[in-house]
Amino acid sequence: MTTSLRSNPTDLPPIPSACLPRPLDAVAAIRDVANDRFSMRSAVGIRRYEPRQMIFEQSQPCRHIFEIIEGTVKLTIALPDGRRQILAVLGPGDLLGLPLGQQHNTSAIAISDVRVKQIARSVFDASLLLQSRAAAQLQKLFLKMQDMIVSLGRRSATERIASYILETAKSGNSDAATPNQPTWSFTLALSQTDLADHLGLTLETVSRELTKLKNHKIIRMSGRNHLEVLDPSGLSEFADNVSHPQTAPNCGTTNEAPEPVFVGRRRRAAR
Amino acid sequence: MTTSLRSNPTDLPPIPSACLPRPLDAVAAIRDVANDRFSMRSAVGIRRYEPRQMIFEQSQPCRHIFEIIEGTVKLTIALPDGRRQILAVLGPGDLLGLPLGQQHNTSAIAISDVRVKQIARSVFDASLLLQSRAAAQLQKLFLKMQDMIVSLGRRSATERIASYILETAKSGNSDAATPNQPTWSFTLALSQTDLADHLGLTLETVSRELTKLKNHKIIRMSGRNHLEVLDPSGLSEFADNVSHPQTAPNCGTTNEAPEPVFVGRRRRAAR
DNA sequence: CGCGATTTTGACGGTCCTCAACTTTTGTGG
DNA sequence: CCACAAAAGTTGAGGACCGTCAAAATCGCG
Repeated sequence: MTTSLRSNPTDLPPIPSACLPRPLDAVAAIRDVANDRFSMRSAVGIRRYEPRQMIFEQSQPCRHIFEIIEGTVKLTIALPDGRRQILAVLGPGDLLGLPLGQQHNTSAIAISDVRVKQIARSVFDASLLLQSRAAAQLQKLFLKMQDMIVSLGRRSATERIASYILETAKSGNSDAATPNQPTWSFTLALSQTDLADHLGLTLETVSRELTKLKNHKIIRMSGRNHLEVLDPSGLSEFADNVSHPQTAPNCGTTNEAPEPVFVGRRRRAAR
Repeated sequence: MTTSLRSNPTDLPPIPSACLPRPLDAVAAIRDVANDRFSMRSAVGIRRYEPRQMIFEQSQPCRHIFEIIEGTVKLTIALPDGRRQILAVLGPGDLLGLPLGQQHNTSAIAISDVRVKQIARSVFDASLLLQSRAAAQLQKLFLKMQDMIVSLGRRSATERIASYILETAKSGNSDAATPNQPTWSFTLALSQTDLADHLGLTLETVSRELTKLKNHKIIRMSGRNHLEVLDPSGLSEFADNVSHPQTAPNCGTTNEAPEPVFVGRRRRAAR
């Protein structure tokens, strides 16, 4: 969903640098833009993390911002009793630890070997360029989280698994999707345990759902987490009704609805 | 859903909108700031909606931005088969219809009688002031959506209902929380049906959970949707482990974790 | 090869959904 | 103001889905 992958994050729609609750000072902003290249070189360091290492932790003050250079990172929130939810999975180019409040509102944990650029908060605060990228990232995540809410709130385990695979396959992580052989092949970033924490399921359910897809000859798995989609159309049947904004039916055919329109009652879900 | 007929779409000044992402232009921005007050007066109109009326619809092009002056609006996403999810409930001062993509990614529907200020997209795009407010709103929603994801993914029906009531009561909507009489009293913005769509439940489950709380003398309800919290501490026991960032335990006690720290395994949820 | 981490599989049960009928509240028109 | 209809909420019975517990199997890595 929201598949339009823009290579350059800065060309996303306007929501501007005012990503931070700070007084708007356009003149200072211009100066900062000029300094950006310099500042970014000065107060920046590279850090490495191994799988399972924590980059920052929920409710710590956020003193640094990170840019992922290489590897994959998960953002998680943990409830006191140990239940966990993975909010997002980020990769190269993504920014980590955006200062939305005083403290980090999630933990960030390395999934693979990770290299990040560590940027001091002060540098970030002074850089319009970085803040613009942060705003873009925020938007991207925002849209993903919207879809996630719908999934978690309204879709079955089967649908969640299937559409996760579908999206992962489509989002360019797939190795080779040759036109005449429509089988995607890629490596899952998440273990099944993490997948469960991402999709709001248990690891047992994830395993069973994957097995089901294997038995239906929809997917094939080899190695630890290599996955091959044998039957994309079958897969989207399991994923069922994903509403892609771009693919949505009546794009731009109707008006802004200046006229008040009554909305029908909710039909009940039919699983 | 998309069936609604519109009588006369003529009374609305159709504003050709530059719906395209623009590069950040600080100089133009300064000029725009100067013009803000003027522009906001020129291309702005007031609109009214009754309960259940749609303000804009999922996958329509977003040509206007709205500011709620009075009333309550829900943002919803509907799956093709009729399942619905309410993503957010907005009130006075909130902005509606932020252009995150080319099209609206949710529908906006009036819950109560609503008055909104309608702002042309072109005006919005030219106004740094508005965009700054939009960014702030985006952040607020972002944090709420994070909590929502955790709730939907990892918490039981009881917990969701209880913490919804708790948060609504705390968030100032409560009429009178006198210090010596710690009973909150307020009016639910959402019907039970909407509550279900917000919390990822069915209306029957919502009803049963509320009844349960009534039987436990935790809450009392009168009228259609007037709610009184009789036993706040009992309520938070049902809500269980809500981790409020502000109330979180180790605030700033630990470091940014430049030192790699291994994360323990997930403990299984204990309901 | 052996050990820990991860996944698989089975049995069982609880939570919550489904279906359905009924009750209460709200709104409308005579 | 009452009657009636529509909307909203309540309650019960039953069962599906998915979580829980437990144990075996497999993978990966030294």
